[in-house]
Amino acid sequence: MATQEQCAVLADQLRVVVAVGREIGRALPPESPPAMVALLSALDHCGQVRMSKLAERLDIDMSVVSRHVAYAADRGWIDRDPDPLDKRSRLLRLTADGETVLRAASARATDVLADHLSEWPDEDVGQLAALLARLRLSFGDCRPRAHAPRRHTNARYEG
Amino acid sequence: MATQEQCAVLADQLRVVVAVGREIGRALPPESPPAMVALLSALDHCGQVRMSKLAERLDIDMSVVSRHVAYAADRGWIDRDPDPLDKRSRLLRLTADGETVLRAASARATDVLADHLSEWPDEDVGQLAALLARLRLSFGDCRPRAHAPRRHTNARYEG
DNA sequence: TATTGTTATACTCTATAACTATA
DNA sequence: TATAGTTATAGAGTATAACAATA
Repeated sequence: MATQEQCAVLADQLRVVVAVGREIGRALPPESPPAMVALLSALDHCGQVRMSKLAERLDIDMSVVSRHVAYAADRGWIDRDPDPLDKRSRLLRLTADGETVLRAASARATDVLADHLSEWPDEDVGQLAALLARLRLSFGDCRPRAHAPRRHTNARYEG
Repeated sequence: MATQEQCAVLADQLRVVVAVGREIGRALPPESPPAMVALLSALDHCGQVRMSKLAERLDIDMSVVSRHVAYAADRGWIDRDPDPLDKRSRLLRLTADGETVLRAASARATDVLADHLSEWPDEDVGQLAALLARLRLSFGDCRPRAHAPRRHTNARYEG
């Protein structure tokens, strides 16, 4: 079992790695920023899903996903077919155009990563990917979360 | 050397792991949101630094760091002593109060992580932390970046 | 009544540009 | 002339709350 100390170190590393994510994000095409790529990628993995499922998978509030999906649908990257079993819901699916956009963005991200990881041995890259996948599963397992009462944040970085 | 395919998979995993970061961020105290904790943590590691160095380490524009630093300094979490060698600059340092705030926030983050990683063997947690540290180094090596001409993004998720 | 999804609004975080002061 | 830092403004991303339509 992981010690408290180890978890503290890991938390620290995770904080620092967001910078890597930002760096990769800067290389993405303007039309498909990080959040959009995450959306399309999730859809690519899911096949056909409803909003609520997608929001759960992305760990983002459905209201946010709703807006992003609308943006993508407007551009023909996502199809929204009516759900025959529930008229409130629509089934989302990545279109061919959406796949093209996703692939282009993924290529950019991959390039940045490959650029910086040129010295890494194969097995280390594979191991990191595997561990991250497991990390994600460890967090995904407990979802859907009990939707605990959310706090109101109030930090304002202003003069 | 890492293959293109491996990098693509890793890029995918990194995208997904930001959700874990968000989840951890939600557990932080309102007074010290994720960006603030990252700032204090960086300062804790650096000792005494100037703004430009801190911004470089966080991989965030100095204008942003400036505002966050002002927020923290207003609350007594950071000292800003004049740099005797350069009157334009000030040397930043975490105060005792800042350390307290950082520790409280870190404890929350650690708890969330420990909660989800209870089943993980020691060595895997350590290995993940080590690989993330190395990933960060692989990206940090190339900084300070040549400050390439930044594009203007233009995606607007609006109706 | 409860749930799915949308919209309005506000807050966090980041970047660009214009500026001040010093080097 | 160049660099360190600040401030003003705007753009991305997310959350809360109020709402519509359906279950």
